Amino acid sequence: MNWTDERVEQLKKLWAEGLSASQIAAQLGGVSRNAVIGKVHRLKLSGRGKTTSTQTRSKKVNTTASSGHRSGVATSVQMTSRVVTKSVGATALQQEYFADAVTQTVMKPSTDVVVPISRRLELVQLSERTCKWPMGDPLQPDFHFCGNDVGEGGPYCTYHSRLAYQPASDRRRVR
DNA sequence: CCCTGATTCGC
DNA sequence: GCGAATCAGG
Repeated sequence: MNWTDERVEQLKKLWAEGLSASQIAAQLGGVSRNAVIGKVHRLKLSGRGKTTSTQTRSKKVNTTASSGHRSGVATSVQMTSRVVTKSVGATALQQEYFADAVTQTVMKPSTDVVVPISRRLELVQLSERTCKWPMGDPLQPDFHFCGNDVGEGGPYCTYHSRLAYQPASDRRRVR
């Protein structure tokens, strides 16, 4: 695979949005993260503005869910995440993660659930240490995997190992 | 161990 | 120019 104008353009865009080299590589397909980094350097766009150090591990966020008035449904959820808190595009991404978390809470209302936020990994980014819980509908373009740390070496993280998978289409309106 | 970007250097 | 291997680091 070679660097067509199209691919270079997408590389620039994704890099500017703050995605990591491996994420970009997975999205472009056909290239390794090294290839991406190499290209980034050759294009001389390494300095990504103010790239806050990545790898924010276990960042806690307290949020009040505005939905789910019904009894039993937790209205306050503490979420744990390894999600990166970078500059620009990251804010929007975090909101997406939150949306996922809320959906999960609704589908399985229980008190004081610690909801892991999706790292939105592509299939090729999964390893033995990443949660393989599918997020979204497999038929949709934004389908991805949880990607958080797996608990006791299982295929899913501690949260998802307690759930049974259902396609997103069946998950909707549990209320 | 997981991951990150940076650099080198043979191709 | 390309990218695998390697390095340094969180």
